[in-house]
Amino acid sequence: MRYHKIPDETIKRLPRYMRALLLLIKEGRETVSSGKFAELLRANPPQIRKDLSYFGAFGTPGVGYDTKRLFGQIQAILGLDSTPKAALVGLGNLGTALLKYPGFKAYGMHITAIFDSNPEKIGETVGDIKVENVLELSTLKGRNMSLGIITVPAPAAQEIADQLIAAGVNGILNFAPYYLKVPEHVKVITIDIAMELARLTYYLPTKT
Amino acid sequence: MRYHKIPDETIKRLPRYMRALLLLIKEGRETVSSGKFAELLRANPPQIRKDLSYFGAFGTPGVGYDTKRLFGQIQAILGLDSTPKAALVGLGNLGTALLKYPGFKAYGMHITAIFDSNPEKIGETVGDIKVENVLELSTLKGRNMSLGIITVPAPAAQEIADQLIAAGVNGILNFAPYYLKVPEHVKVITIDIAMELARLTYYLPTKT
DNA sequence: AGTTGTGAACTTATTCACAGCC
DNA sequence: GGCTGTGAATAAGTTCACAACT
Repeated sequence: MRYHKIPDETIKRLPRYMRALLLLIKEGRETVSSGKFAELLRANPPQIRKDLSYFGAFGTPGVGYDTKRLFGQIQAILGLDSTPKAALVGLGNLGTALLKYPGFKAYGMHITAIFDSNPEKIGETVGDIKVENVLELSTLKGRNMSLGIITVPAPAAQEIADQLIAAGVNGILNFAPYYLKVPEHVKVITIDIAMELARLTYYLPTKT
Repeated sequence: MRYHKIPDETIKRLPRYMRALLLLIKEGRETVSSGKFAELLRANPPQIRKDLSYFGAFGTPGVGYDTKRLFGQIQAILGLDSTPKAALVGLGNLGTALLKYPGFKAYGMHITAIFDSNPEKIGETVGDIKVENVLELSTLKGRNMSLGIITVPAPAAQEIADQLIAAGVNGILNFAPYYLKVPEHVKVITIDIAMELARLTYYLPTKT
């Protein structure tokens, strides 16, 4: 491999690859070819090979890719091998759903702090994490938290984001339907569910 | 405008435009230029103009776009003017969060049926919708439901999808971390939250 | 003067095709 | 023989630059 700028689209696909690999590993498969792998993911074999080739040569010609090894390699590429810690702010239905989500751990990630504004919830324990008062969000500083998950209503999102960033977070997963203003060095991924559903209708056959 | 294949990326941006327009309309703005609009969305003016131009000429040179009219036009493009009906399957935390999501209605969409397998929930009323038994999913047929939202655990997702499709649904918003196999005419959008969070870590500065 | 709409230039991403390796 | 890794070819999407319109 030489120097290449890695396409953003490739990065988006890597977690998908991880999930498929997890499945294969659970099935006891030791190796997988790009062809078989593509079939499982409903993708094209050359794309998978190219995606992986950006990071080095991971496969064995004539054989394929070692499932376990590749999983570890992708995990390392994404920076998941250091099990980043995430703070969740907003323990509503969505926040609760996320905490129960299986798969965070599978990828090597940990939600280790929870904040909410509801006095009834503060002090409560979810999993083995104590719910803290959102007004004390500044105490996050020094707790080595690199990610924040925002599941609060839209009007509060910006302030929460500001505080998370002040506490040292530099990656935010935002579920509030609001465009966060953040400094250059902070990466935000916004998931807007209503928007996705809205887009879906475009593809329906019964368009007038 | 001539004939053009419309980029998928353009379709993804249209709901974002709608949301920004809603905001402008609420503020009482009658018109907006692509420059102002781009600023609000943190996007490029020519991209907005090009996106819109795929569907016709919506703006007035020297003035800009009429906010209300443009909102209606995008709504029509996406097929949201006929207020499509959606069935939600799986009333867990995520399903409940979705039902409370403000914004579905804003876009012109309606969740009009809820299904779950939990006997305690069946018969209950959420909003003004009665929760039905998931085993009776086939009763959806003839109720003119065009969209399905799947918020059940991964192992059940495929079967639910099959039944939704049998009942006439041809667009599915899937939250289960599973690749659904669907016929050609059905469009699936999968939102995998863990995957998005996994991707986020790639952009963190502290990569080893 | 201000702003749209759009062909053309450019950039980015995907797919192909095949040499090289196991 | 089967499969990877990758330069080259193709396709898709974005940005530019400017003519045309109000």
